[in-house]
Amino acid sequence: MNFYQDLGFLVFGSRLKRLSELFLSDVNAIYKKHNIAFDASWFPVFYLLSRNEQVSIRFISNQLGVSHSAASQMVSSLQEKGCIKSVVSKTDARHKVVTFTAKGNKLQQKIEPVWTALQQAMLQLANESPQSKQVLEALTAMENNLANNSLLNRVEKILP
Amino acid sequence: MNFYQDLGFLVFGSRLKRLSELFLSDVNAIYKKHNIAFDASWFPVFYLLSRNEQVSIRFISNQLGVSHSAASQMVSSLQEKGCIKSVVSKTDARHKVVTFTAKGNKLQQKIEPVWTALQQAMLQLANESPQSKQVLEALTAMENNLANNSLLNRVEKILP
DNA sequence: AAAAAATGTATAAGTGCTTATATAATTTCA
DNA sequence: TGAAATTATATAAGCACTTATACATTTTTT
Repeated sequence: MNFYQDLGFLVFGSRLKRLSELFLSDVNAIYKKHNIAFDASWFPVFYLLSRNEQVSIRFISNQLGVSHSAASQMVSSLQEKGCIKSVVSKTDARHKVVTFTAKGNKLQQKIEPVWTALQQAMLQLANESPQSKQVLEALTAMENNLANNSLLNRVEKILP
Repeated sequence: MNFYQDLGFLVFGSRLKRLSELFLSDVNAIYKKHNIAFDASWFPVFYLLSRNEQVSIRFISNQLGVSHSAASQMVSSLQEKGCIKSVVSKTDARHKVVTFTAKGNKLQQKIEPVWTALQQAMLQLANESPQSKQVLEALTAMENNLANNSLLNRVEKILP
């Protein structure tokens, strides 16, 4: 008996979480195998800095939809590792201007091809069986349906 | 710009995690609204005990696919709350026999209809748009494809 | 029957997020 | 212009996991 497969939608959340953790650990294994000192959790900040010369902590938290605290902690940790540097903005001292260090920039360039390969591998994975081809669309639809009408709301209408 | 929707498969893992957290918090909101002192994280143990008179910690960890430590901590926490009790097995002193207390049993009966409603609401949610109808099947397919050939393996074949 | 291996459990330390709280800088507006 | 509100940040404490370690009990092996 497989607890998660048998219980269907009752454990949908847990199942998503488990799958996400599997992906995360696989991605980390890839970095390790290629001797790249990089962690999957650094991706969002690295990606943002690869597309924007400089970012603020607030910008990070807004873009990623995480708390300011989480963004702050990400930056602290990446700074300790020497990948990024941050200085107080000259025009607004509340802001911190976060940029890559030389080390961070180099690491980013080293990682870019892995991202490309990862993208391809994911596409291959999804296209491998007809049921999974539309997985991204299915997820988006779930997200949107949920945004339109929360689970809480739906249950309220069903429950006596 | 939506970081997660735009980046597609590159942030698939994070997206799954976020969705799972959304479900979890919605489910907890439901319990709260109905004044039921229950937390979504208790579900697995409660479910197992609703279908089995008694369980061991090892059984829990096996069924749920979590570490023994996690199962042990779940039991400790539920025991502190007075929902379950555990005694050392008479036939094998290594085992702990975990059962509902009267309080736990009562709580379980109170929750059962919420589970049914939740199941219905999820079905409704999934059936609301054609893209999400097969979301469970898509997820299962992803899980299986991944089990057959890990992401690590796939990336290795792509990367130079 | 004793030694070695396997099994079941508890707990400490670590991770990465959260919320709550505190502090500093800026903007608004009476 | 000065007080109040807003914005940006840092940090403490909490949560639910994980891995690593330790210990007790049972089973297997010789």
